[in-house]
Amino acid sequence: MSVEHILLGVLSWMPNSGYGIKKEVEISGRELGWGRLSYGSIYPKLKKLEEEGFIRAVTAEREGRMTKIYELTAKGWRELADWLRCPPAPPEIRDELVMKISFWETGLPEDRETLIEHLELRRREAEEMMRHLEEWSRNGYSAIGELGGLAMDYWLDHLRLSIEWYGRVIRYLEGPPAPPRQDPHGLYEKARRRRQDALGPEESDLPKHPRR
Amino acid sequence: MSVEHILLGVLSWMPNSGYGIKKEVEISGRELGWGRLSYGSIYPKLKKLEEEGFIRAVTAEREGRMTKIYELTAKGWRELADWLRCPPAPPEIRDELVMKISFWETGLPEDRETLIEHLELRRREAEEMMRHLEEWSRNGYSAIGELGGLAMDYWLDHLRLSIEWYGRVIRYLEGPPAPPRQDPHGLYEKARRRRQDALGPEESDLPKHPRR
DNA sequence: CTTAACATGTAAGATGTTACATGATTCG
DNA sequence: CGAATCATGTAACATCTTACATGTTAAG
Repeated sequence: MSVEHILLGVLSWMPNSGYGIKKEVEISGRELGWGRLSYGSIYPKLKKLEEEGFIRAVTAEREGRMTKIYELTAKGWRELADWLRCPPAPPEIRDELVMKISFWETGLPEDRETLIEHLELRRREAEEMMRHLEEWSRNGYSAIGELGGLAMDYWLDHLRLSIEWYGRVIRYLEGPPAPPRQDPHGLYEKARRRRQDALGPEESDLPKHPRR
Repeated sequence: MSVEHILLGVLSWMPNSGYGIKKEVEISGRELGWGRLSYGSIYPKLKKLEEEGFIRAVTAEREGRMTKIYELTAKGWRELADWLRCPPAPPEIRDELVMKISFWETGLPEDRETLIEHLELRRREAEEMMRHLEEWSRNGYSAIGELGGLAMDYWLDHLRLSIEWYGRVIRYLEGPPAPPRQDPHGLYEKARRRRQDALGPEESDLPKHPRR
């Protein structure tokens, strides 16, 4: 319920254009802390915020280009402060890789190589992301004040932890193919049987080529 | 692009009802790894998946109650496997608290107490969440196999890190009110001035009572 | 001269949430 | 007997993404 507030917050750092806001919040194509912000949502929202008097457009010349720079009005600063005072919503994490890992042993137990590939790709992406972040925070931009720096640390620490965990899972997968299994409720065995009953013994054993 | 696949994955653990799927995936009202799953999206999707032949309803009696239990068909198992083989989308994290912290010094610099309250509330929630998770993983349910256990570790490690970080920020905020500031680009000073120009000197200094 | 980056926007469509509606059963 | 939990569903609404459309300027 508040892409609007993210926009007001970014504009509190400095007056900016729609294009500039996206650049400000994204690091290598991803947004930290706010899923994604696409132009398709930024521009209409900025228009709406202007109509409602939270921001004001100052069509300006920036390095030779015509740019529509927005800045906060008194009403906008007040709205931002009110929003900041409200208790924040709980965090939402959407991580397809971790979900796939949770489903792997019941859904595709015979194919460990593909999962290792997923993990290695993700690990490379995360390392790339960390490099960008470290460089960015050295520039001092967008991390305004000490709190901004602490927020940066938050993302860096979590990235570091994720990278470490990807390695841990890869090491597990590269180990012996059938380790002794803790299965107090027999769920894994039952799942394996249901799958075999549905697919037949041949298909449930033969890994196929990945698509996409 | 795949609440559907989450449903197929959870059904691969065991045949289940719409109600049961939600219970399975949520821990104290939050879903790990997949934002939220509301009944308003679960039931229509299950219906659609059944119409398309990925799952099959087995209306059954579970502890005296009439329950619509769904299970995967051969087509459903195949679709799950195909999805698992696809490279996963990058993770999305939506964390309003961390965003608010990034905006705090430009948006509401004079009010540190409210931010400390936000952080303490969040820390309590995270500790509560950790307790639930630890208990849950001791039961052995829903963490099928070693990989399920590793996924559990992933959430626990991240929760632990977050709790540690909340403490760090609280300690910083409880420290001296105006620490020496690194501001190589003068962004903080400029933001402060823009805010004061827009709001006037009185309003920009007086914290108000929190709403909600 | 052509590619990448800068820059703004719209419209259709997918997606998901909230609130509502309903009813059974269990437990204190 | 009332509250909580189990259980299923719908409809209106809010939200966001994707793809498209368009044009400029800088750099190689």
